[in-house]
Order: sequence, then structure tokens, then C-alpha cells
Amino acid sequence: MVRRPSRPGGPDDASGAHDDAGPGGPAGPAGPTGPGTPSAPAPSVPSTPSGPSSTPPTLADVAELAGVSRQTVSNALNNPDLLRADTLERVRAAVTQLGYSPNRAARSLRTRSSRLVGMRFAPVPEGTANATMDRFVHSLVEECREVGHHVLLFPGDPEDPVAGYDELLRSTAVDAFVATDTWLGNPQAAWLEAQGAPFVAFGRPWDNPAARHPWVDVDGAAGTRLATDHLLDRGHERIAWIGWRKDNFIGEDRRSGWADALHDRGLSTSGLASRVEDLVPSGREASAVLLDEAAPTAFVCASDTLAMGVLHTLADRGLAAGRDVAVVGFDDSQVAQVVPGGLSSVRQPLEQVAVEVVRALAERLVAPRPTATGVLLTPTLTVRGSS
Amino acid sequence: MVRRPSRPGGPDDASGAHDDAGPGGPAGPAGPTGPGTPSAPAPSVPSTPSGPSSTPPTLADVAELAGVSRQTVSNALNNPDLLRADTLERVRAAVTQLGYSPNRAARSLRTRSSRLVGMRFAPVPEGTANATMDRFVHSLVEECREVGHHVLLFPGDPEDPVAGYDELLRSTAVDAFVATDTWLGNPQAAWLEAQGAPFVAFGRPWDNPAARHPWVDVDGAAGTRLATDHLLDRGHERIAWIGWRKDNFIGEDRRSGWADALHDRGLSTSGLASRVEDLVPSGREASAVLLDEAAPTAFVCASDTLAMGVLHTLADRGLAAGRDVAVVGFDDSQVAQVVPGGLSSVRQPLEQVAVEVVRALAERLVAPRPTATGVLLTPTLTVRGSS
DNA sequence: CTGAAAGCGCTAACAC
DNA sequence: GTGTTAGCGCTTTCAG
Repeated sequence: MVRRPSRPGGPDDASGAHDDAGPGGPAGPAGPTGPGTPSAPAPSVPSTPSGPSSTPPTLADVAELAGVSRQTVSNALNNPDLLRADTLERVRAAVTQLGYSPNRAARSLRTRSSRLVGMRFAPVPEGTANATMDRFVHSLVEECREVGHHVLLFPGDPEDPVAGYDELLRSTAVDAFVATDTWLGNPQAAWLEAQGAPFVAFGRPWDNPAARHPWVDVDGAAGTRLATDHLLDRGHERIAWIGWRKDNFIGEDRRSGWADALHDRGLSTSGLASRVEDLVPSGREASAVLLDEAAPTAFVCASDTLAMGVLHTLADRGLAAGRDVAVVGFDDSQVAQVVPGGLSSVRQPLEQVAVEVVRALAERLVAPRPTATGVLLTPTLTVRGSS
Repeated sequence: MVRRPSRPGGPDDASGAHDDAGPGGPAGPAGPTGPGTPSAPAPSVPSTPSGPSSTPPTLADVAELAGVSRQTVSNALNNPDLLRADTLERVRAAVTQLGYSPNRAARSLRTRSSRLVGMRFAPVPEGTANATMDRFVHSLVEECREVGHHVLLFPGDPEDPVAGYDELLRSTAVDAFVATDTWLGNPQAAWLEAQGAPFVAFGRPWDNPAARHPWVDVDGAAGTRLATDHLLDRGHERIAWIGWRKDNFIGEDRRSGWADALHDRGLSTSGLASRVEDLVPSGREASAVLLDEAAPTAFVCASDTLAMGVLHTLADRGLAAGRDVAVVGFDDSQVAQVVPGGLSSVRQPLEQVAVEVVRALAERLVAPRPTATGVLLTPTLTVRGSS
């Protein structure tokens, strides 16, 4: 309990509790000198920072308490090397004592950096197993903290994919964006690039090989190849594919992994592929048709949602997934993890994606011009009962 | 293409493309009058704010273009009623022309409002079906936009539940918090209340009836009662419960709905309840034991995760969910939606929760003192094949 | 109804 | 090493 000379009669800092505001370890040199230290400027109290929401302490408060100038406090925080050890110590003590934390708005205004990263957060369609972006955001939030940033979410306007970005950019609300959802090409990326806005894409610039922005992606083809090889190794030779529309870049990429794996073993893919919407009923119907017409013994799917559709068909027909027909999905969603029997699935290393995204972001924020680096990560296969 | 008096020799606004910067519907008055319209202020166009990332236009730029003072522009934005119609029109034209959007940092600094809402975003445990918070965040983001706010995510420190809140609060980074995850009481809420920090809780102050903060919650007991009544109506009389530890307030609440529904029909609950961890294997084991020892014909579960455990057991024993044994889960997760056969589940109205949370937030932000209002919403039951 | 002055809290330049 | 000066872009008095 640090007890500074308190104004007599005043409410004092009766609240007691919250001295431990600052993380900075043990109290240190700011320790109680006891009341009655008649030093000159009568370093009075940090006016109970707790209690009602009084305004938080400012740089000036810290400076006064530490007996230095405001600038010195600023330096203590941003350029500690510039201070003499004892001064630094004294300032830090004052900081923790007051529970001081620099005002973000003021700092932003001055440095032109909000330490915020914007990301469009589009709702997950109901009735699917897709939650990749949700999982990714969790990792992104964690990683951003490492570099002192926070994640700002904004809603997507289905009409205008660029709307949310534009306003945040013009109001300098965020330092950078993480652009996602690049299935059908990436208008946001092109737009952001044209604006000169710092951003990193989760997803390759499929539709624009000349793009100059940094991106991070997962090698979907490698994932489906992993899945297909796994099935081939288990003796399957007629392995079907259920994927998405042809104009979906990600879908075509994943499809190629399946096709290449089969071709590499001299197996044909003809009649074994299907393209549908990413919905459970679509996967269900597609698998029923394939089963009837091509008699595959295994399925590789572009998503867990489609794979669940296959499981529906198998259940309909009294077939056991994994024993009668093998199924592998993509995304290692919660659904794959908890469905009875378990659904084997290709798992994207989203934590790693977040790490790379933040790394690229950090680089981009110091670089004057974007450095067009792409990082391609390899997924893994989680094998469960369905294969 | 709008062409302002450009500095000769300068790169000028060559980029062309992006006139559509502003959302504001059809071009309106700023429309191209074509080159060579020598009107006074030369109402030029949205001056390619694009190009390289030059600094965005400021209030002063708008003022100059509109031929008024800076505060007039400010008023046009914040108190349009104060302006004469024609002046307002002129300013607005300048705003859209320049693609002006007020600098957030500056505005925050001045108004002491960041228009940001903070929320701790804790990772979803792997292997469960729980994604309630993810779904909620989507709705929250949407709702916040309605009132001109954005959502700021911060990671949770498992050690110190208050850590993230504290720093954001002291740095005035957010206007308010949405406090979630109140299963075991709500230390954050108590702490935030003590700090006088504006916040709304998603979840009742279970452990502190004297709490004075606004909250929104879903009536879990009503949900499980709905589920139980549904099963009773279908003729089930031996309905088992699989829930959580006794110290979990939410779990006990949900349990009471089940128990009350049975008691109301004069049925006993003894031997029919089980308390376990919220994991699939736990639900699986618990249901196996219950099936052996109490021979229930139906299960109501505190979560979809546990319900999936029941489905595992049924699959193990060759029993058909819905035909041989009925199962109802809680949360209407993706898993419930796509699992073969479908899992009936109690659905929380998260969109509505978000609406109420934001409403309460808005109220709290204008109220000097917190008004202790609680809103309790009623869930619905989604019936699928499992019951 | 519009303009002029002040200042939110901070940090980048320079003095000392 | 430390203090002084200035100003980021905005809104809130208060005069006209």
C-alpha cells in the first residue's frame, strides 16, 4: 500500500484495492516514503484512478509525479535508451503508481498510427460446416497482440465489397487490413492496392498474377493430394471428387490435388468428379449420383460441408463411412471433429497463417512500398473414422 | 474526372479509376459537369483520393473547397440543423467530392469517444461444438455499425481475466465493453463496475444479484423446458439430463428447465441426471451409463457437444437417434445443423441478443450512471431428426 | 447562423 | 540527457 501525502479531509484513496494497476512487477523504488515527506512540489495523489470513471492520468501527471518533463516521460516509454537509468526508473515507478497508459487517440493522432488492423467479418452461412474465418480471427487476435496491435472488425456490405474498407481507410481508423474471402478473385485486394493501402491478403491473388501485395495462403492442392494419397494407400482406386463451381479458384486448386494424385498413379478421374454448391444437400445429392453412376469407394471433398453431405447419403443407404466407403473433408471443422465416427479432414494451419500474416503486416507497415511476397503453407491431414 | 487546379508538374491525379469512393448513392450534385464549365468554385470531382497513399483530406481541405470555415464543415457533419440549406449542400458536395471522412483519432481525442466497443475473444476449445460467441460476434459487428461503432477484439489472458480490459480502459481505447463468458460468475463485470467503466454483459450477474450493470441474457431454463416439453409431448417419460458441473451457473439454469418440466408433469428426475465436462467423450460415457442404469428414452443436454456424445453412444449400440432414443442439444450449432439425421437443439437468439446489447450500450454511453437493466430473451427449439 | 480561438494528449524536432 | 516549442485534426466555447 503506497500512501502518499493525502489531502486531509478529502475522500482520500479509500478504495484501497487498485494499486496493482500496472503489470510492472514489484513496486520498486516508488515505495512508500511514508507520509510527511515534505518535498517541494508536494507530489500529490493520483487522484484515485479507480472509483468513478474519472479521467485517466495523462503524461503530464506522470511527469509531475516523477519530477521530469512530459517529453522525458514520452521518451521513457518510446525510447528508453535515451534516459539515464535512474531517471528511467523513477519515471517507470510513477507510471505504474498512477496506472498510466498512453491515450490511444492522442498517440494515433500524432504518430498517424492507430495500431489497429481491420478485417471484414462476414457472417458464416447457416447450415454449413464452414468456420475457417472464425478460427482464423482467433489466431489473428492473438498474433496481433504480439506486435501491439488490435483487431477491428467491420461488417461486409454484400452489395459493395469495398464499402467498409473505404471508410476506415479514409478516416485513418486502421493501419492496415487483412483481406480475406478471395474465392472468386479479389476485388478488395486490387482496390486496396490501387489506394496504396497497406494490407495482407489471406488468399492468393488468383485472378491477378501481377499483383504486388503480400499474401499468405494454404496450399489446397497439397491438402487434397494428401487426402487422396492417404486413400490410395489404403487401397482405394476409385476415388471421387465433390467440389465447387469452376469459377471458384480455391475449389479448382483443391480439385487439382485430387486429380494429380490419381493421375500420378495412372488412374483415371473421368466420371468421378462433381461440381456443386457448398451445401450439405448438394453434397448429399452429388454423392448419391456418383455412387450410382461411378461406384467410387472413396470421396474427397472440397469442404467438410460437402463431406457431411456424403455422410448423409451413406447413412441413407445403410453404408458405414470408413468401412464401406471412405470420406475425407476439408477444413477440419468442429463438425468433422465431433461427428460420430469422426470425419477425416484436411486441416489448414490457421495459427501459422496468422503468424505469417502478422509478420507480413509488420513488414509492410515499415516498408514504403509493398513487397510482393507470397507465403504458401502446407496443410495436414487429420485421419478419423471416416477413412 | 475532376480536375482541381493542380500544381503544374505534379504527378496529378492520373490514376483515374476510383470515383465511386463515397457510398452516397447516385452521384448527385457532384456529377460531372464536363470539363470547361467555368463556374466559380469549379465543382470538381472526387479528386482521386486513390493514387499512392497520400494523406487523406482534412476538414480544412473541405472548408477551403466549399469556401467556408472549418467549424462550419464540422457543424455540417455533426449539427446539420445549424446550417442554412444551401451552405449545407455546398459543404456536402465538397465532402463527397474530396471523399472526406473525419479523422478518427482527432475526433476521438476531442470528443473522448473512440466509437469502439471492446470484446474479449477467447478461443473456442477444439473438439467441441461450441461456437456461440463466434456467432454472436458476427451479429454484434452488424449491430454496432447501426450506431456507428466498430468492434475491437482483444485476446484473453487465461491468468488474469481482467488484464486486457484494464489496458484498453486506461488508454481510453474503447468506449465500452461487451463482457461475455460468465459461466462461473463474472469477475470482469465486478471489476468493470468498480472502475466505473461502461459495459454491458452478455450473461446475467449470477453470482451477484446486487450488480448494477446492464445485461442481456438468454433464458436457458426456458430453452431446456421447451426441449423437455417437446419430448414429453412425443410421449417420452424417462428423459435424462446431461449437464455440467454444479458450480456452473448456466448449466444449473438449464438443468432446472429440464427438472421443472418433468416435475410439472409429476415425473421423477431421480437417477436421470449426470454432470460432466463439456466434451464429447464425457457425453458419450455419461449417456452410456445412464442408458444402462436408468433406461431413459430421451436425452436433453446442456450443449450440442454433449448431445453429440450421446449420438456417439447410440451409434456404438446400433440405436437410431430419433427413432430408438431421442436427443436434444443446446446451441443449434453448425454441428447440429449438418450432422446426418440432424440434431434437435435449443437455439439462442443471438442476433436479438446483439440488438439488445447494443441498445443497452447506447443507453449506457449517454447515461452518467449505469442503469441496472436486465433483458432476458427466450430461445427457440429447432426440431430435427434426433427427436 | 458563421468565424476566431483554444485545447484534447501526445510525440517529432530542435534547443539547452 | 533533458526541456521547450509546435502541431497532428478535430470540436467546443464564445464573439460577431
